[in-house]
Amino acid sequence: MSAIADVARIAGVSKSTASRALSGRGYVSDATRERVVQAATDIGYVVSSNAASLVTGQTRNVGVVIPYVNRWFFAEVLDGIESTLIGAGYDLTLYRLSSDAEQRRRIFDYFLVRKRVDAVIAVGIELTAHEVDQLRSLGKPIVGLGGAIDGIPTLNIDDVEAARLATTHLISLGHRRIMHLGGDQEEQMDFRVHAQRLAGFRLALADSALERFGSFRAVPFSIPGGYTMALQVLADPRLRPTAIVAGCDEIAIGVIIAARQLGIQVPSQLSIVGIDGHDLSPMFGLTTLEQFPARQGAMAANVVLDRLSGHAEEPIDNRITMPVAFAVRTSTTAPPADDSAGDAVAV
Amino acid sequence: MSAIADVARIAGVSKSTASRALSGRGYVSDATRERVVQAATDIGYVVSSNAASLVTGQTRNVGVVIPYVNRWFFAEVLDGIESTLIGAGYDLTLYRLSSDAEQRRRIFDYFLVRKRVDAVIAVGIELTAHEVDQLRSLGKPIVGLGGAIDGIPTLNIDDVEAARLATTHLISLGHRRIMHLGGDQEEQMDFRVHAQRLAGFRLALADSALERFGSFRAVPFSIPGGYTMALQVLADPRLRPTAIVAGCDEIAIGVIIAARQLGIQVPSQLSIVGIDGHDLSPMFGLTTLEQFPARQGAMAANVVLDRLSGHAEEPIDNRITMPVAFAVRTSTTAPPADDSAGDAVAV
DNA sequence: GAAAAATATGGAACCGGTTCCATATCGCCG
DNA sequence: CGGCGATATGGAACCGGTTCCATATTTTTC
Repeated sequence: MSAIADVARIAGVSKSTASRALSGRGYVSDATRERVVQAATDIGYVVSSNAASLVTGQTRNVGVVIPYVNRWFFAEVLDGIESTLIGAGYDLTLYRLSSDAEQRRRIFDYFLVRKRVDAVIAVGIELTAHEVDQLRSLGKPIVGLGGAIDGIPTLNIDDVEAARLATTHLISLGHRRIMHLGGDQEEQMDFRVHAQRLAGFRLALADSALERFGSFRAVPFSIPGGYTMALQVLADPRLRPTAIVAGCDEIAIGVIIAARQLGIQVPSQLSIVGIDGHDLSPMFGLTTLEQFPARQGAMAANVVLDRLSGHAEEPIDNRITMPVAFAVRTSTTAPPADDSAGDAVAV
Repeated sequence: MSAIADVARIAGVSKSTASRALSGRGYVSDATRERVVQAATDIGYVVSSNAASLVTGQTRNVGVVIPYVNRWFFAEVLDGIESTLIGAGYDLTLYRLSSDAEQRRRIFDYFLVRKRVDAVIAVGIELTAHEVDQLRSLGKPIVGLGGAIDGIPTLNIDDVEAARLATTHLISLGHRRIMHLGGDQEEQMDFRVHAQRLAGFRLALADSALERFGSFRAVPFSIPGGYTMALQVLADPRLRPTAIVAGCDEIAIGVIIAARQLGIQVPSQLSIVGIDGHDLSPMFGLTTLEQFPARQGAMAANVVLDRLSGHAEEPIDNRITMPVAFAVRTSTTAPPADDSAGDAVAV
């Protein structure tokens, strides 16, 4: 409807002056600017971002590709990204990438490249070299979150170390028969989170020469996943460990619920440690290694914004390791005195 | 870089013919189309959606305003919307609307109106008349989800009826001392979900002339919210009801966890019914009135797409009531035989 | 006080497509 | 076989801004 030409006419200036007055770049006298702004307000003028983007080549829009929006970690990350972007005047276009390869290709070829976004944040998605090249050749900053991607800056926690720390905590309390309920290797995300946490678990055991006391069960990365497996594992005295390292807090919470149901005291009869710092963890007194996904999202957004503002020159390949915090609550303590470190399934 | 002009040159045709060949509208001979498409593929041409939008006035982008992304209901809705839009070739731009009035105004004035979106889906947000007018005057379809907004199509479940049904279920099982743990009226969303569910609860009691046996406590709409309050309420024999109607499944789950902790048998000593159909509800055997937020999101997206394709003429003001389903599980049964319907705090 | 620099403004080109209009060719009908 | 409608294509205008360049005015500098 109303174009900048209308504003210019009403204010009695040229299009170019009106543009300068409204966008704030270039010389405009105060008096003129005032008249233009007034005219714009009067007729309810808003710039067409399409027209602006067409000539500037910038959309002030960041694409976020993410595998889930309805899982705690990803929802938190998304929240953090959104807040940061909106604060900087950027829009966020959401692409929930399913595992369908065809759909994934379409999103890349058809949506992302379409000059609709200035940059891309890939959350929990391992981009292929081709995908990275595609974006890079368009000069669009890319940042990965949740794991390493070759050739682009990525942020993530050290999952191996996290699991190692959690496990070491139990070992230092005196536990030996420790079980890891972690994610199924088959079902894991692009980034090898499940594998890495399992590796950290094994590493800790190896450090204390306790490999033969450790065991591992694969479960879905959810509360019901932990719950269901725990009902089986805890009910069987031969299988029952004195402590469990959960692959994530959801699993840990499921275990706690199952333990309570089975009448097993936590932590006196069973210690449980989680990884993540889920919202529900404090309520269950869960000792856990907290990461802060919302902050990670905000940080990823900030890295992207830095790149976009041209401040940071792209150092091709840098990894930022995000901090974690160990929250010791009431789900872990020393093992029962009568524990005799019986036979356990070897890892 | 490579514009349609390049494609045209390589294919040996004019810009206009190239445009017709690629966009599929207007006459182009098969042979020519083939050459153009080949040329486009060769040089990796993708249309500039900005340029296209500028002239067509369509962005193939839908804005979603939503108060949270990290809460179950909203995350599910978002998921449903996203799947549907991407399937139809539309982008989704996410605006997480905080309660900050200033930020909200900015998002409307600055982002949404900026000709960046073809339509808006407002989830759990009550748009003001001014906001509706703004969008409407731009000819952009708007659809609300989660409650009624004057003048635009909205989808939502009948929250009064949902709570009434849940409560009636308990009454028909023989319960009289029924407590409602619902959302705080002060803290509720724009749509009066909390108030409506409370109203439905009272309606059911009134239907059976049981008002004086009912009671109400306000809690945060979360698992810890239900848990914390339940610990207080259930511990006090004078307060303890024989059944609880939770304002949402999260609260109900919190109550179940608290009850187990206090050694109160569910359902034999305490029946609990929820509203929502949360992912975790089956695991807790929670009887609940299920709604299906992902489907609601998909439906909202479809309504918007219909409007955009021009099929459905805008009938100004229609409300679509979404279906719910009563999932009876193991958290509800008849009250203990010895219940003497003691004095309860009146509603 | 003249030259240089900074400020202010307008005109026109341009971003990369789509679409209207004009022109040309072709097939088919009476 | 003249004429009409369908098909095919090119030229040019246009969408709504931004920005380069030229010109004019003011301010600063020596």
